[in-house]
This record gives sequence, structure tokens and C-alpha cells, in this order.
Amino acid sequence: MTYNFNDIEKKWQDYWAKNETFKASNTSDQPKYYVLDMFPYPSGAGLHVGHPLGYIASDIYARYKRHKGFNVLHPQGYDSFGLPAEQYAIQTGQHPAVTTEANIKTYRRQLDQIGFSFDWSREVRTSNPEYYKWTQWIFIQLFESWYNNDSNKAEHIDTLVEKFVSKGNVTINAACDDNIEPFTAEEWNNYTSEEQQSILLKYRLTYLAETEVNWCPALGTVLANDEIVNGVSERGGHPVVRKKMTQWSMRISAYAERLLQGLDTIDWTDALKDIQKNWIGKSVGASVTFNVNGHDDVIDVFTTRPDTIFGVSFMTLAPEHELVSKITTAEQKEAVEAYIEKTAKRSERDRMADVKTISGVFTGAYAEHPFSKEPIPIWIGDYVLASYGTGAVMAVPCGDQRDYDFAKHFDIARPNIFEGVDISEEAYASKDNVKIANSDFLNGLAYKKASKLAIYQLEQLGQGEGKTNYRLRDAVFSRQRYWGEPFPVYYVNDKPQMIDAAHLPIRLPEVEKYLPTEEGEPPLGRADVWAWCTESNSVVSNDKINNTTIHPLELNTMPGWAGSSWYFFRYMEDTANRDGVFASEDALKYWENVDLYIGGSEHATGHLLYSRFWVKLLKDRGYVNVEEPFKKLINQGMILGTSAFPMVLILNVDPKVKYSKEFESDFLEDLTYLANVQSQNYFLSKDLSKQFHKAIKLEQIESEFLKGSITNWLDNLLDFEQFKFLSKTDLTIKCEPVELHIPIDCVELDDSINFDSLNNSALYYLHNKEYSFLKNEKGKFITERVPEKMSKSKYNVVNPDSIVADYGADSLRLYEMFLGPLEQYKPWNTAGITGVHNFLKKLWKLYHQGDDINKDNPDYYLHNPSTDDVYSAGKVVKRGFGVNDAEPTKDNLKTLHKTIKKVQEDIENFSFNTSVSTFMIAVNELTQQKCTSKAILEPLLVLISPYAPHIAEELYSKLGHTESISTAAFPKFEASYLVESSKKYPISFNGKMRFTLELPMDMSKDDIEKTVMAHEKTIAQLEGRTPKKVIVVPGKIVNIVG
RNA sequence: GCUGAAGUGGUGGAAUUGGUAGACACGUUGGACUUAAAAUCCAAUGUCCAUUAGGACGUACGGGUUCAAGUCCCGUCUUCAGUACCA
Repeated sequence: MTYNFNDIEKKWQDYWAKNETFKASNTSDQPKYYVLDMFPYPSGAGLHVGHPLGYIASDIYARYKRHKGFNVLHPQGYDSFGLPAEQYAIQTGQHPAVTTEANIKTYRRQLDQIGFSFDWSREVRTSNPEYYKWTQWIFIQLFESWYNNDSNKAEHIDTLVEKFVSKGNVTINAACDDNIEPFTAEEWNNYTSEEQQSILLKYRLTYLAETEVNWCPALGTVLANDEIVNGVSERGGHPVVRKKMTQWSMRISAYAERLLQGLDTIDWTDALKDIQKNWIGKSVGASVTFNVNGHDDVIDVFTTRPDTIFGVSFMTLAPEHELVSKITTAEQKEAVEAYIEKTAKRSERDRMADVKTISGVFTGAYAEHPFSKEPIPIWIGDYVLASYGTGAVMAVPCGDQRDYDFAKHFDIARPNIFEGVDISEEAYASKDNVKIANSDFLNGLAYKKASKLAIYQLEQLGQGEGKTNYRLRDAVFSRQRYWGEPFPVYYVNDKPQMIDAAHLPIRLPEVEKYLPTEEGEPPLGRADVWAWCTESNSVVSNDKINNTTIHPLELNTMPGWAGSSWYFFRYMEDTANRDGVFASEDALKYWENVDLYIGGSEHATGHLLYSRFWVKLLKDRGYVNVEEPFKKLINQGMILGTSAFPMVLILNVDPKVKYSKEFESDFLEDLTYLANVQSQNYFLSKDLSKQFHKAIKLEQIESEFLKGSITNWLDNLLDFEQFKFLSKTDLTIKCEPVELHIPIDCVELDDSINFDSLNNSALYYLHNKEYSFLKNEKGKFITERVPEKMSKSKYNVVNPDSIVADYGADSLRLYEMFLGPLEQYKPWNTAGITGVHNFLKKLWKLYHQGDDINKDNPDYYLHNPSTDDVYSAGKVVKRGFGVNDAEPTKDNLKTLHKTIKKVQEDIENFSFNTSVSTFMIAVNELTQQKCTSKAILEPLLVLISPYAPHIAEELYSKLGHTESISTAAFPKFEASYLVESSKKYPISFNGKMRFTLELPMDMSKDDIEKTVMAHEKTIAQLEGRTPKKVIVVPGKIVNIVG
């Protein structure tokens, strides 16, 4: 009976859908387990084989947990707001909602055919108003919160107002803007409502402020720091410039310490934790205040090395520092202004790319050293960043390489304050193994004590204190785009007002075009019905705006990460009960947080940080019970495509010829270049090119066939005017792959080109030129396969649809796991899938040994014998489903139980690739053993079912079960079946294994040694030498030294 | 530059605490079956030397610890990822 995977898979996918097999319940006696994938953005291109990798892994885990008796929540949904749909809308005029809906349909079809055990009844879409209603609601909670550093949590803004009313703001320890003026309770109570609102905005966890943002002109929007890669936009690679704009920001910096501390409580990889740690960038040190000579102004700096305070020989301010214009002397004014202008022109990218150039200007002003009272020259330099710390540094050349280089370049003093350290060549930046010298009261102390004492003395002077700084910046939250969540915000006299939660959602308005307006306003500026009426509490037409009851609405939308920062809570609630809550208290209490989260590491500083931030806020405000969203996180690696390249001839003029003829060297280079350009048209099948990986001459070619073809090519080539005086024998020939992407659809499994499909391909570059493909003796042209990122532009995208059609979903699932460790990057090569596909056929066969054996065993479970034809060994034989009640043999049991052990360990270690090998070994062994015993073959199916659920269901039902296999108990491992009575000992000589010897397990150490030493092979090995030492490790190894 | 991960056959990759390196597959070669192809089955397959028996070498490179190192330690190189003057 043949393995009809297409029929079987369709059958069970329908069964699961119809019976809601994977619907999770919010009430259960079983322990809960929540397995989540990072939900996809439904792009127009659909899925390629790389996308399901993480979904397959999480699905295996979810299915395994069900077998283990857990109530599993394994949902899926769509991150359906985003830039590509909007860019497409701009180009085609189609509403993003329409294209998004179409894309989701494709995604759903593709996901369904892979057989995931998702509970689709709980699906979420971030662009659905019923969903983004709650994103807007959370935004309001952020607006109505402030961060109390004393209680170390966010509180409702009312508690802050209460404090202001009774005590003013001087005793408040809050995360807030830097430019806060102190006021008393009395002053607060006398402020106008508008003044109060302005002040509160500086404390809210989301606030409107003029900030320097990353503006991307090409996309017409601002970008967050994590959306910029190497100075260009992550999407599209467009340049980014700095620009001041009024924007909503998220005060994530308030949570810096908790975000850092929380990492210790979660099970993520160290790599990922390190990325977040670096991004948060905590540094502990001190803030020091320097008086400026001749001015009332002071300069605050942050330093991590207060112990080196006596090593300061100058100060550097960022060119943008506010004091620069104030303190610059008349003589230096011109130079300073010129420098500021020059640095302002340099883009952020230039500044980044060019780290080595030292530049700066003296301001002419001096600061006063807090202890020695010596004058310290104040410089400006663009190595100091305005956005970090206070935008000013105290420069200590002996302890910091940048300060050292700067001082050396401008010939500033470099005093040495380290005992016995040579700083003539470079700074000594280490904090360890050094004592402070030439530093008054700090002399002889090491870093820790000196720092502490320096801070204490600074505090006595009122010129400093201990301080901790974080690199983490507040996150810009406004986007000048259409396809995102609208803010629930309207403006009264330019002051933002929240719309009452009762009136949410505020739906995205219709616009004619998705581009910014002519005035440079965001696309929502084009909406005609986009004003808020405070009487009817509804969105009304713009022309009704009267600024008394009807006000303009916010024109920005929220960024992509808004909707994804809380979606994992939405899944917890049944769709039917989602109306009045983002998730009910009971649901949140039952499911808590995600037990296992699988997704790509590219979200390390975006989604994964912002979600943690929002969860902490929701917890502080009492809406959820957990501090962290994702208990355990695994990053799946990327599956790379394998591009197919032809081998191309590389021609060079033989060096000997170069010198024998009198060429000018330039001319010769041109000639070589030209020869290569011309030869790019000549392709060689890979198997023919082997001789040419080193440069050889024409006459050295071994095959006559090749020599003839290449001679022909060279004749054509040398026909050009420029080559007239060169002969074929002056050239050397080499072969290399050339980056000419042969579309992967036109490449067969043996890497040969299918010229029929290639000629029908729409690729212009393959038709434009006169290419010559030299095929091998079999008439095939073999390409070189090179791993590269899968992308449309590289023509190397493999679609799972075709894989499922040709080999089935179970094969796809197994193969994706078989490729290698989950976390690793690995190339996809469709040819390899035959290995796992054959395995499934063998598995099928193992359960269909019916007819042959049926003759002597009457107890067979035969199903549909009429269709059980199989063609085997040249004959058509009847093969029925053949599993019986035969007593399992010792070998059967051993195979089964070592498989149980290994597979269980593998799944728990997320080592799915090794499980697949284990299954192969088990099936090979059981086939060898001709096992037909139900006691073995039934538990085996449960082991395999998380990986290949369709075939497992089918065979399980054939065993007579009417229920799905999905909740069958995972087989229990019995160690007793694996106990061996003897061991095949490897016998080593000086650590090298020479032969093996089977000995009883219970043989004593002495007896083993005696037996081994008496063995003829040992005697032969020793050739009469007496061994110095014999190492016997019972149950492991014997090693004879000497 | 700094931080992190990784380097094993022609390819993807195994080797759990130091104990038989290359499991399991792909590919390749040869064979069986077939009119033929496909499918299936069998055998060989790290490199080198040797007719065989067998031997030498082998986990990026150079050292070290150990009876024994892919695994532990020191140094070097390469690749990938993150970060980029963070005071």
C-alpha cells in the first residue's frame, strides 16, 4: 500500500479543523503551557521555506507538551500594520486593508497546509479596530502614569498631582524630563490649568516633546533607533538625518534598571541578554560640577572614573553644548563657529564612519578644578556626543585613550596619576591592578576606594555625587504614516487631551492618497473627517472645528511595535469574551505569561525590549500579574537559500608572455580586463571546470572535448581588434563561479539547469546576451550552489507550496528540523529532502508488512486490503496493514526505549535535528527486526507524532483508534530494557583505538586487565614491549601505555 | 575597536559529564531488479601509503595539561552576529 501523503495530510487537517482538536480551554485540571511564535507580518510575497522553521519547532514542542498532559495554548495571528502594505498602497492606490486581507489569506492557506496545531479561534490582527482599541487604551494608561523612583513603580498621575498640591515638586523622586523647575505647593495651586498640563507632560510615561529625531526623507517618517541599521533605514536602506520635531515619546528610560535586572529572572540565551544589556548600557560613576572661570555658569560632567579626578588636564564639550557660545572668548569665536558649522554639516553616518580623525577647537575659556582650583582649558570636539550624559566630559588623558589621543594631537598636558605605570605610548584604561598617585588625598588608593572617597569629597564641596547613567534613550512613538494605530488624542490649544476610554476605538479615517500633504503633514492630514467632538464624543468632519467643542485630532500614527508589545495577552482570552476587556482577569491569572517564545534575534532591541517595558507598566498599574512577558526564549536561525551560479572562464595573460613582449603595463591591464569581460559569456558546467581551479594554459587541458570547445571560444574572443597580436597560447585559463543568479525554479535536484524553463523565464538578462553554456557528456549543465540569504532579487526563494505538493507537509517538517540545530544559520537544499521522505516511506512500510507474514499469523489487523498494492522487488505483492499482538522481543523493546529516552531528551533540549536521526535509526532497526508488535509500534507513533503528525494520525487510526493521537500519553521510558550484560570494549594503545573486545559488564577491573593482556592482538600490538601502565575504566575503555 | 557565537569528510551535520571522531542523511561510484526509465534494494565512500595483512595522518593554526583532547587551558587566524567615539 502506497503512502499517499497528499490525501492523508488533507484528511487530518480537515479533521483537526472540524473537531477543533487544538482549541485551548481556559479552565482545565491540567497544568497550563503557553507556546508562542513571533507573529508574522503578512507580506505580499507569502511564505518561503525559511519562515516556518520556528513555527515547526514550537509546534513540535506544543504537541509534545499535550502528550505530556499539559493544557497547551498555541495561538497564531498577524502583525498586520506596517510599512510595506502602505508603500504598496502609495504605488497602486489600493487600500492597505485590502492588500493586507489578501496577504493574510495566502499566509493562512500556506500555514494550514503545514499542519500546525494552532488554536486559530484566538487569532489576533493588530490592524483590527477591536484589537487596536486596546492598543489605544494602553497608550492612555501610559499617558496617565508617572514613574515613582521611591516606590520603584509606575503610578497613576493623580498620585503625583496630590503630591504637587500638598508639597510641590521638590521632594518628588520621579523619572522625568531634565529641565524641571522646582515649585512649591502654593505655586502649583496658582498655576493655570494649561501650565499644570505642561508640567505634568514632563512626568508622564508617554509625553509630547520636541526631540531630535531620526528623519527618513525617503519614507517620509521618523524612525526609532532600533529601526536604523548602519545609519540607514532598516526597511529600504534609505538615508536618515537628524531633525527636531514634536513627537510622542515613551519614557522607557524610567524602566532601565528594571529592564536590566529582569534579565536575570528569564531563561533567554546569553547572547540575547548581552544585546539588551549593551543597549541599556548601564554605567556607574559620578557627576562632577566644574565652575567656569569668569562666569556664573557651571559644567556638569558624568564620569565613570571619579578616582582619576586629579588627572584632568582639559574638558571637552559637544559642539552642540548650550554653553559653548556663552563661554567662548572673542579671540576663539571665529574658530569655534567655523568648527560648529563644519560638524553640523557632517551627517551622523560620516561621523560614525570616521572615528579616527581627531578634531576640536579651544574655546578660550577655563574651568576650575574642584580640588586643586587649577584652571582647566575647555575645548569642544565632536568625539563628545550631545545625546549622552551631559554632553561634556572631564578629560583624563592618562586613563582614557580618546582623551589621550586628543591631548597628544593638540599638545595638551598628559599628567600621569598612576603609580608605576608607563603612559608614554598609550593611556592605561584598566581599573585593575593600579594605585592612584599625584592625587592629594587619593594617593595610594585603588579604583574602588579612591572613587568612593573622591565622591565623598565632591559631595562635601557640593560639586558632585554618585550617579548611574544609562545609554537607553526614550523611544520616539510617533510615525508620519497612514497604516498604523491612530492616537486617541485631540488638541485643545495645542495641549494633548486623551479621549475617554469608553469611546475607543478611534478608527483610522479614510484618505484619498497615502502620501504626506503638500504642507508636509502626515497622511492623516488628508482626512476630511478627522476632528473630535467633545459633546457627541465622536469623530466629525474637519470643517466643524471650532476649538471650543470640536478639536483637531492627532495626525501621527503609532509605530509597528505598538501592537506587538502586548498581543500575547490578547490570545489568553477567548474571542467570544473579548468585548469589554483586553483579556479577563481569570484568563490573565490562568495563563500568566508565555512559557516558550520562539522567533528571530533581529527583534532583540525592538519588540523584545518594548514588550518587556509595556508588561512592567501594566503590572505596576495592576492590570496584569507578571513582570516579564516571555519566560523562555529561543532564537531560530535563518534558513539561507542556495543560489545557482554558472562557472565562468577567467583569462589572464601569462606572466612569461608579459615580459617577453614589450607591452606597456597599463595596456596589459586593460587587455586583461577586456579579456575577462568578454569571457564572461562563456560558461562551463561545474563538473568540467575541476581542472581550472588553478590557472592553466590551453595545452594543459586533458580532455580533447574541452580543449576543442575552449579553442573555439578563444578564437572568437581573439577576433577582436585589441587582441590581434595575442595568440591563444599567451593566455592562462581559470574558472570561477560568477554571480549570475540562475532562477532556482530552473535548477533540477542534481544542480543542472533545465533549459526549457530557463528559456521560458522572464529574466531579461538571460535573453539579452549571447551566452554559451558548455554542457557535460550527459548533456547537462551543472551549476555551482552558493548559500545566500533567500530573497526575490536573488531568484533563490523556495516556496513551501511546491515542497508540500511534491513531498508532503510531514517531509517538510522533518526536513526543516533535520537541517541542523534550530538556532543555527543553515542553507536550504531541496535535494536533501529525499532522505526524510524515504524515511517516512520506510515508516509506512514498517506498519504494512501484512501479507507476507499474515500466512503464519492469523492475528493481523488488516484494513482496506483491496487497496494495499505495493510494487516491491519487481513484483506486485499484496501488503496489508500488518500490526499484531505479537510479544515484543528484547531487541524490539531495546530499540523502542532508547528511542523514547533520546527523543524526550532532545525535545526538552530543543535539539530537534538529532531526534529525526533517532527516528531513522529506530525504524531501520525495527525493520531489520521485522517487528510487527503493536506494543512497540503504537508508542513509536506517539514519539513521532509531534514531528510528523499526519502520518502518525493515519497509522494510529489504522490501529483502531477513533480519537486523535494528539493527546495520547507520551510513552514512559523504562531503563531496565537498556541494561546490557556485556560491553564491547575499545582497546587503545597510547590513546589510539586498535581493536574492540566484548567482555561481560560485571567483570572486575583486574579480570578485564588480565583478559586484555592475554589477548593475541594485544601481544601483537606490544611486539614484546612491557606496558608501563594499563588504564581500565569499567564499562568504558581500556588504554595500554608503553 | 569592543561584546557574543562559531570553525569537524565533497555537502547538511552527529559525538550528553574528557573515553571507539565522522552517527543519521545528501551526493558520488559500483551492483541487483527492469525492454527502458522511475521507484526499490545491496555494497563502497575522511585523506594518504600498501597487491593483501595492515599502517600513517586527521576536528581552522601553533603550543600545553592528561593514560586519553573535537571536548579543558594559553596564544594566533578566519567567518558570522550585535555595537560603534557611551566619558
